[in-house]
Amino acid sequence: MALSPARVRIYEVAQAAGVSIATASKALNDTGRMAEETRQRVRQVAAELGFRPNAMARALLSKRSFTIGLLTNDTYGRFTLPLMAGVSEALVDEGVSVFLCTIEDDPQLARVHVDALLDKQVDGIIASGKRIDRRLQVDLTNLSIPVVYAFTEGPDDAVRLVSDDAQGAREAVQWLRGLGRRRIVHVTGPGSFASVQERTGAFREVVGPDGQVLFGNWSEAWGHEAVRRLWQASASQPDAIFCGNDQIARGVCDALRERGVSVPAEVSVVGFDNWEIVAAATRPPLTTVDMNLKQLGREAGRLVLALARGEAVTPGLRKLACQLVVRQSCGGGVT
Amino acid sequence: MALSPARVRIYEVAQAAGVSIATASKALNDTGRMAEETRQRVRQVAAELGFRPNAMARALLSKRSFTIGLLTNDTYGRFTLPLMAGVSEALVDEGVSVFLCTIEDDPQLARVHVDALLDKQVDGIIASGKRIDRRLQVDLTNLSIPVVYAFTEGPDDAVRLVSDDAQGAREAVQWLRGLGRRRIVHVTGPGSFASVQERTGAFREVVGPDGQVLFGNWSEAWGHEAVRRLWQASASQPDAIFCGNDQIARGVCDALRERGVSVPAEVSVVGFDNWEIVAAATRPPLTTVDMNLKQLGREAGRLVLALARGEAVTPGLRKLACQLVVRQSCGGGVT
DNA sequence: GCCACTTGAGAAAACCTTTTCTCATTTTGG
DNA sequence: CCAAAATGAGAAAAGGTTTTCTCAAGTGGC
Repeated sequence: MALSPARVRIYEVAQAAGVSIATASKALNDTGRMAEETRQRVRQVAAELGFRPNAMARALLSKRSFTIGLLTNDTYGRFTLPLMAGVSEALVDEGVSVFLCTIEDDPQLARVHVDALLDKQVDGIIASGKRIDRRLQVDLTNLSIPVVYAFTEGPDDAVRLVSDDAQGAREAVQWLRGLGRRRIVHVTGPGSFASVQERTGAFREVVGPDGQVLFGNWSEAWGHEAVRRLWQASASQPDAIFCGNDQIARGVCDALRERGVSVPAEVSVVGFDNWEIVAAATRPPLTTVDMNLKQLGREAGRLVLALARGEAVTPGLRKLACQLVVRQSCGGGVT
Repeated sequence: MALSPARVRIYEVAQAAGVSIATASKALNDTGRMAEETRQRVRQVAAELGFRPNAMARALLSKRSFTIGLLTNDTYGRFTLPLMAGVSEALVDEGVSVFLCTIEDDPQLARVHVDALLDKQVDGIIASGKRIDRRLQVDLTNLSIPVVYAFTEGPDDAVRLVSDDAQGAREAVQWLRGLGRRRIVHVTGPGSFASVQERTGAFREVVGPDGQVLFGNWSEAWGHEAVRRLWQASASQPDAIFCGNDQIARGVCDALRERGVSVPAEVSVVGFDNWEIVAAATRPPLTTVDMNLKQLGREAGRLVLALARGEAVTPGLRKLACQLVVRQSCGGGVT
């Protein structure tokens, strides 16, 4: 019903309820002392008038703006959006809104954005990115407001949140072994990525130290190429391929189909990321590891809020479990 | 260099510069009257002290928060993120930050978000979405702050921004004709989408009123299916396929390759959206129509800012041109 | 030498809310 | 019945900035 006229201030509420501003404020915030009847009456009146406290005035006084910043260099939003959804979900009930700042890899721009956030007195910052082992191109230490690093590298003594790549990889490979696959190959991205190392480590942990790993880049094309190499080699061909991401997995599936190799009958394929748009469109739809980014976001939101409130949070790295999403590229699964 | 200690207020700047608070404020905002020397001195001092005005105090007074809200129901961010990048780019220089609110299609949640934005005194709202002909599930009329609708439906008398689907489609089809293609078919999404109607209209405008159009859904699978139907029919096969989006186009390319039909030698394929992740990974990489969403975002940012400043903006629908991005799925192009 | 005008700068109000005192009244305990 | 404590509510300050007045000093014209 609220039309566009001037907002009602607490002054009007106080007047209408026949109390002072101070009493009105206390009634609405559930603080101070007063007769229960008074408190209810003020609330009643406030509700009728559609009173909404001015966030600026409140922030000015309380030093809390009910606002946080989410910083990311993930232009495409592949990782950031699910994260953001989680953050938002965790905070909306507390009345906290989120500034999203995409800073690409431009330190200048990053500075500008961070300064703008500080000017606006955000209660905290969540730093995020597209790569778990790289830092944002901006210094967030000594900021006077809490910072949580989610899905990006940060200082050792900071609160950091990442997905548990090793655990995810382990689940995937164990799933393949559970299906009876024994000649499992791992086709993944550049060895320079920490997540590649983690996943590779977990892979070898399950299949044995000389499990075959092919490093390349993150593209579908590399998936094709890897299959070409594997099937060209004289050695026995794999019966399962664990891929470093869904794009590689898609390339692998396409390449296998083109060779007349049946997925999943002859070869099982597992991806990583559960990027719906890729995983679901692959033929057959990919069984893949989901990093639970939304959950990660929720957690990051929760933590930054706790810090903003002054609660103690033990610093250090927190790893959140991944989850295998079973579709059809492995066989098995739902019967 | 700024450590975490208490922020420097304008009071300190005034003291250090040996002037009053009022003078300091005027010097920094380039208003009021004073000796040029004084103005410079104050600025110098402010810079040295690293003074940054408290945005809350400023907002409280000026009724402007240098903050806007971006509302979207595009969970995946396919359209919203490029838009957001543009908005942000247009506004960051003005010191304006953007609250991103993803509201799925839940009216309740939408209300909560909008209320939160209003509480925070955003200077304006940009409404966006994943579909140009659907409204967000929340009423944004009578808001007392300006609203710009970008890539979503809005009231007739509102400021609205969309991509020019017809023009984009025309460019694509004319490009195909320029390459000598004469048997062009249009494979697109559900006829219930306004953009489908627009693009179909433009297609027929160029190729003639009985140009063949196949309606389906937006998936790769539908691209496959469409090719099956086309090549199964006894009539002469097309020498070009204009697709309603990149996913369909990818399905089409894959299906053609599987049939041994060469793209682009025998058949040219054009997509729509320029969704890098799909368009670039297709074999061959897709020539496709880019909706210039970033540009659209820049424009939306510019407009909402102008409105917030109280400048007059003529309401109504603005269509922004699309642009054909030439890759390899048509032949022609860069030689 | 006087008046009108310009220039430079400061005092104080305003923005809206929260919070700390303070104070009057009522209740309790002895 | 009196002192002490508890209760209910308001006055006023605080938060950091912008803006509108106001005022004193300087300038120029006649």
